Amino acid sequence: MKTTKGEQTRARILDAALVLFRKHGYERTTMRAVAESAGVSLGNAYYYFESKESLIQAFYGRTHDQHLAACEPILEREKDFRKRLEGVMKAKLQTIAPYHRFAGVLFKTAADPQSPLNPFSDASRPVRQEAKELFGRVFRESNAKAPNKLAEELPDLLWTYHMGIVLYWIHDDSPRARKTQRLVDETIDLIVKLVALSRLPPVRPLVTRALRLVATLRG
Amino acid sequence: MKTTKGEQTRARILDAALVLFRKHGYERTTMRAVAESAGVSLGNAYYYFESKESLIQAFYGRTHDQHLAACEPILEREKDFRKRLEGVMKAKLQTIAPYHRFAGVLFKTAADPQSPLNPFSDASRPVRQEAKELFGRVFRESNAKAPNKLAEELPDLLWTYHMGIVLYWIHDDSPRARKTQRLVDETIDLIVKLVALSRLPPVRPLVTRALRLVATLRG
DNA sequence: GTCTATAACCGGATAGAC
DNA sequence: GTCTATCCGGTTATAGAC
Repeated sequence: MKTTKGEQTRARILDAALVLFRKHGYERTTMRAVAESAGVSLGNAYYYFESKESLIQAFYGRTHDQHLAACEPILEREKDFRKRLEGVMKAKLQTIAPYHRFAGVLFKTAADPQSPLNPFSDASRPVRQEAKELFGRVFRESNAKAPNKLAEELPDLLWTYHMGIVLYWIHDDSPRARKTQRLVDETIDLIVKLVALSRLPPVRPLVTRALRLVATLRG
Repeated sequence: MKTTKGEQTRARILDAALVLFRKHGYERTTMRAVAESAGVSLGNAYYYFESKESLIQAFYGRTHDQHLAACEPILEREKDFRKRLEGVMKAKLQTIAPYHRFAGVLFKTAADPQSPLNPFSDASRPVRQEAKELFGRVFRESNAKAPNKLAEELPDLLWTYHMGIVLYWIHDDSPRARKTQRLVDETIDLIVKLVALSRLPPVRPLVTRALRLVATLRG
């Protein structure tokens, strides 16, 4: 058996927490209840998770891995840029769908610049880099072309775009997130057209200007 | 004297809170410290503000009023659309500048769809409506023109744009928010050009499509 | 009926023994 | 690694003062 006893206990606590979060919501779930449900003491729960929020970080890691796995077949087989991007975005929405009820609370902590859970923080770097690389592959291994400077920025740009979609989804209460689906359809169409246009000589100065702005903003 | 004793006490508590938030940040400021600094008991502070978060909502109201006041002279005198929008956006950034340190908390609560502090909530409706009306005036009383359908949507669109800028500003750690300034300059240029282009016959189908999407998303 | 105060409750987090 | 005991701060209950 590879997993140590500690790893098992840790997993038991996280499992208990996610069950309770889905059942009662984040705020109404106490750390005492998580500990009891996992069969450990309160202090012991804090030995494995330094705070209640850090349970959320573990949750992120889990859905991120699920998303990567769900994308793999699409990225293997499909070569059309639009379909690849569409596949990855739809997979994302499907992966997070079960958690929409309390997603607001989960992503709430992520929005605080001081918090290590915020997607731009140092603590989130590994997951963020992996996610950007995913979007890099969406374009790079497709049959689409773009000016070099733009191609270099696309992983970051698409990742940022995907964060915006998630932000909209959090506030979207339509059945089956239909409005978000619609937004994704329309914006992907826009992105594909913009990337195609970017190669035309009359458009390139605009692209250059936009990329310079992006570079400044990241600074 | 018009203000009742209660209103004065309320104002004193809010003043004390904002001073402490600026000095130590939101999390590290306790309600006990706010009460003491305002010279009232803890229970009394809760008589005027039902929760610590509701101090944030009061803060919104206050900066909103300051922003309106700061915009008035510009909207009176200036007729050029670009300069009006520029003036209103710069005034916004100046109004909120002193609070950058704890701004993260603002967006944190704002990102939670359940929270009454979220800018899309019912509780925020009055301020939101006033703010949209402000952006309505920026365009309506300027010398710029746009197709009717677009003109109708502009208050909402500009307000949403301004929320996006604030979101970027929250994460912007550059000195004097230089990066946000740059973003505002560039995006205002873009907006002004897009509005001007919107009247050209070849562009109008695109405008129609975009507006239909906006209507769906709000729907 | 408006305002103010004190005491207690609850849950996130920590200290330190084993 | 695991526990018990405790702290700390947001929040509430409630009693009384003006």
